[in-house]
Amino acid sequence: MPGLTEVSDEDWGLWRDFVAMHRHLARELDRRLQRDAAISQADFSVLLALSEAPDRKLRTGELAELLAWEKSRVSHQVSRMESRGLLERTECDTDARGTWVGLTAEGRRILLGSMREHAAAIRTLFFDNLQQGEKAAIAGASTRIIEHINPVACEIADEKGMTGSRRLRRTSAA
Amino acid sequence: MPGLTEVSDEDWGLWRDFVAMHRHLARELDRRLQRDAAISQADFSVLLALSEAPDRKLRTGELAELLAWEKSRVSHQVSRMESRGLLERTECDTDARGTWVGLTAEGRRILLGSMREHAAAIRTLFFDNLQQGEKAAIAGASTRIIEHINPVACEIADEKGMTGSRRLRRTSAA
DNA sequence: GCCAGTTCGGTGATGCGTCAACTAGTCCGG
DNA sequence: CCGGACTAGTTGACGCATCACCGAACTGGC
Repeated sequence: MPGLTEVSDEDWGLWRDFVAMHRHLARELDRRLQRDAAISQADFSVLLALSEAPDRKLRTGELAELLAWEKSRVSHQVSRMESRGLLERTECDTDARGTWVGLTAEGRRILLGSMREHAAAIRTLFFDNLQQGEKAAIAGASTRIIEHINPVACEIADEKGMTGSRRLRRTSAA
Repeated sequence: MPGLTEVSDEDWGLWRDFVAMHRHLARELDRRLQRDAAISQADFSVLLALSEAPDRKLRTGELAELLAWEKSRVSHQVSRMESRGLLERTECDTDARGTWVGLTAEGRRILLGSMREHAAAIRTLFFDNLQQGEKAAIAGASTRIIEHINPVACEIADEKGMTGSRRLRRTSAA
């Protein structure tokens, strides 16, 4: 529990800029994805996760773990995407409670059609604006902050029986 | 329009970590604010902006400009907060189209009661996890990205007649 | 004065994200 | 086999955020 000191004025400015930066970035990415492929970032990440899965399908829970989303959010998201014909749910033989979520042909098509442009957008809007040291700095700060928050979040969540804490995936060469 | 090269795998990892970091951070801050003061970050930033205003009140448009929000979002947000008694709308004498948004006593009370804890939370969750160079790196990246996106966003917005481009507020010693 | 065009702000619909509560299936001890 | 504890996933309600659109009020040229 470090310093009791207040947050300085420059720090407030940094905080505001950081928040605004993320929002502008997310908004612009969403707009482009919407314009080019009529999907949202959330849609995209679901499609991508599924396309990388062993048999192009995942259990709801695996999807939640992979994306670090809550199961409820996954469920809502999958419902919306299913109704638009991007995904399909199939029941699970080995566990009757379970559900498989898989890509439809349309879902694959949309993903393939949007991947290049979306990657280019992330590069243009984000990576191309980072100078040498900044990539490493953001990487370090991100993992450190996530690692710090996760246990905290889990303490709170524990009161409700959420035991999961495997949130961070491989950070390769950290 | 720099490089056509693809985004590397480590870069994808960084992007995912960055997005996850922001989400964890925002969620945890929201949870604490909700627990301690029963308000959201959006509520907080409106209260703060108003408390810093000349007469503790702002026109809807000024509020939108200050927060870099869309006017519609401000309108919805103010409506919700008004119905909870945190804000009040008053009509504008000099322009009958206009509306002043001001703090109620309750709104001031809530803001004062939450400010210290919220600042402490931002410090604990964000600033305390930043190492020496990282603050400067994030500051630089943030302003650069915002400056890059804003003109882009405006090109698109221009098709709809949105002419505004004054989004960046004072970045003091930039 | 009058009318076209603009600006101010708000509304309704829709998608996103969380929480609390629920259903149905599984597991395990007796 | 029964019954309680746990787990997988869903649902409903609600707040957040954007978009498309609207109506009222201001403005400037005529």
